[in-house]
Amino acid sequence: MGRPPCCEKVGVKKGPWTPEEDIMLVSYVQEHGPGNWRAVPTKTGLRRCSKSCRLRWTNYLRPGIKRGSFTDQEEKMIIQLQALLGNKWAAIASYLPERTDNDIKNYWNTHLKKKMKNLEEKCSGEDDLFSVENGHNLSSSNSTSRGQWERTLQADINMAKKALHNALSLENSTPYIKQETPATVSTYASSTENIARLLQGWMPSSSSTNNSENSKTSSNNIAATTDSSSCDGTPSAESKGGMVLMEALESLFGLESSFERSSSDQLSQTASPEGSKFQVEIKKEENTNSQVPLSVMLENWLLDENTIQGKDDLTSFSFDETADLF
DNA sequence: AAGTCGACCAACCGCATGCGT
DNA sequence: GACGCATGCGGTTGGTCGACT
Repeated sequence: MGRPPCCEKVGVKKGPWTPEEDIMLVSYVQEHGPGNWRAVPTKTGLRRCSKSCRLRWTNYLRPGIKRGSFTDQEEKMIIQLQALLGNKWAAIASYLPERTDNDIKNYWNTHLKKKMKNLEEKCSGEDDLFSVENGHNLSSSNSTSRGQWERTLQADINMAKKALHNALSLENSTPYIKQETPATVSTYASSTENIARLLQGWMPSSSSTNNSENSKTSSNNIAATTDSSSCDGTPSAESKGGMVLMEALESLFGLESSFERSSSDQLSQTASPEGSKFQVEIKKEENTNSQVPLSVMLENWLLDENTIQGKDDLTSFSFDETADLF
């Protein structure tokens, strides 16, 4: 049957946003909170598609967005996370709360993809563990022979371990969030920064004024007030990140489908304070599955190795610490 | 100075997903 | 379960700008 377009094609403005439009959008969000984007064009008088409004907010206007060039740490994190998660830009962005998925995607496509390709060419012939060109290679395990499959799986596990370890320990050891990069912003970008700056400090009040349909996002706003990072009204980055990480791990260990998810309690404990649907599902399954699953063992194994290598405890870092970031 | 080219990035588009009825 | 609507996500496009000839 086909879905109707998200907005009327006629009379909808396209192209770059003007400062006036930004102000209209910002003042609306300031008053009503992010969400209910469908209503935004009519309520603000903006001749923009609701999608466009949401995108403009999440990618540009929301407070806590860092602009300018990526730091080495950020770059490394993106590379590692991309290797681990594939082109899940939103998930990757959840580990870099000051960057938008669009930013990361653009950065990957314009800088890192090339870089990795060069690296891959250099390393070609050795092994294909880091063939990240087309996303994670966790799906590479459809080899024909069992021995080959096992070797591939082992390689995947090693790569994932390495990527996970690097990504997390890197984040742990470098307070990237504090780092300031020389902002290379245009004059208009500066003006939008100013707009964003105007928003600093309004979230506490606005989050409490969110209507019930925005409850999902308002909880994030409340969490976000503990830090300047994510106030975007998108699902909790942390919980999403945790979920995605678990999905990645589960895809790695997907062979034990009967055990999957039940291992996630460790990670989900530190998910969004509101408790995600994910957590609920886990708890549900916990009640029906009391055995110690293989994935728990594997997870512990992953975590142990991080500890052994002289890094801080993964659990205490990666999610507890990020809880402060969001 | 003018034209060309490539890099960069904001924004768009279509599909996927979640949620309420 | 089917349906419709709202939102999220990833791929892609197109405009802008600087470097180069």
